[in-house]
Amino acid sequence: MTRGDFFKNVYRLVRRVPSGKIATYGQIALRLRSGQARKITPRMVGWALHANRDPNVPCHRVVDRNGRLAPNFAFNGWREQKNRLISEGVLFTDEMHVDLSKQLWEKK
DNA sequence: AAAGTGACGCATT
DNA sequence: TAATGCGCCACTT
Repeated sequence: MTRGDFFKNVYRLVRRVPSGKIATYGQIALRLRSGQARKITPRMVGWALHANRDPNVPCHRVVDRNGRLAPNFAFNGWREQKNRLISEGVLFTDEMHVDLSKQLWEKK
């Protein structure tokens, strides 16, 4: 139940975030919590994504609850993350913050 | 086996 | 408004 399953679930969910949309760690955590006995915390989601290296998982579309980008995104830092988002048409309200109000991913 | 760590989030100070 | 504290739980050492 633990081990790879947790990561796998996170990845599967993140893979469903469409280009141009943004999801938050808390959002992912809440979704995974359904049906799970254990409380999935946003912290672990971030952790899982940090560990991820699979290019199929659009981890750059996941930010914290304020829309702030991850300070240590992979090798190139948050700059890389920002570049990817911009190329997908994501709007920023600040150097390090995306506009969550209109681009937040909502899957019912 | 125990303690430390972490792409967070919320309450409190 | 900013800073600090604490819970959360899987993983590493």
